[in-house]
Amino acid sequence: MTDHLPLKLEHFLPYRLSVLSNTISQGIAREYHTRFGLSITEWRAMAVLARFDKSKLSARQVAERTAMDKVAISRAVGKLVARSLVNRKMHQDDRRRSVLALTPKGWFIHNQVAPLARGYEREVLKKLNSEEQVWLNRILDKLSPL
Amino acid sequence: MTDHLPLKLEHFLPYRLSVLSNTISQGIAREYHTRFGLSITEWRAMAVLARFDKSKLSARQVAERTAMDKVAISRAVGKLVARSLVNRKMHQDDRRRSVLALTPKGWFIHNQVAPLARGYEREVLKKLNSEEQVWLNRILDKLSPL
DNA sequence: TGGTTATAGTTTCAATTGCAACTATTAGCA
DNA sequence: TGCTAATAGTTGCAATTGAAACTATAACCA
Repeated sequence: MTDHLPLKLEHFLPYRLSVLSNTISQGIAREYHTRFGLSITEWRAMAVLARFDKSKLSARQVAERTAMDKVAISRAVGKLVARSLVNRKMHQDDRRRSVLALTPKGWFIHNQVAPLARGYEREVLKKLNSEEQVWLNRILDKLSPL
Repeated sequence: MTDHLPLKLEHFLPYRLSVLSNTISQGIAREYHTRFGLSITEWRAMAVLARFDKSKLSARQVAERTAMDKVAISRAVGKLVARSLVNRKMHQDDRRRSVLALTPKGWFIHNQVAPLARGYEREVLKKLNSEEQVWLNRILDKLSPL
């Protein structure tokens, strides 16, 4: 076994993914943080509330859809409610659940951040030709259910 | 422009990369954290010191090689020194610089963590056939200099 | 030289996060 | 029913992180 030999971090998949992912996420996040005062968690919560607007999601559902834990979502939603970007009601049939939705003010901000995020994604994908983009999606599909 | 339409997070590249990368990194990190009490930063510093053993790196060089900031490295190295996993001397010609190297005890732990990390990477790559693995590397090469 | 600027690394303090404990409510079932 | 277990969400506290300020040393240059 030569398994104990030093790793070459720059060829080590988990490290490369981590650096790439952080670079991209922080690049977008810095922009919407300075312009709109949103954290990553807050923006993700807004994004799923926008997408599933009709379904009136609960905090737990937001947590599932954003792959974040419920404490993070609780705090993020708390701030969004305090800023009147999200409206929180109690579920009629299950008084434990919350019923969340973007306010008009929340939609207004969402509609500015969404293109910004899309634009950044486009910038990244520009570095790949269309064949590579297809492979990347296929690879992410295969790796994602880890 | 329809750019303001809600994002589908599950198809949004930065989000997918972030979830995948966190899943992988935390999977490995939990293992070496419970077994050896190392944080991700600490392990990365050790990995770099192992790889460039001969060069006697400074903290700044470790920071560059691990893509972490100098404050994080300063703290990580501080803990590693406290645990006698890393030896820290002052550079002879430039007394600002530190000269870092793994101790035998540090090597002993490194030699256990390295195979663990490699094994985890193998597990991940097992989900891809060799053609996909080649494409993944090519894609990461093209995206990495962001 | 000497005076300014730059660099290496640490420290400080506030903000963020992560985990466990907690409250309130509902579900399951004998 | 009434008791126990499960679920939704919040809170508290300790640990981690991030940004700026700070110390010490070296480099630059008039």
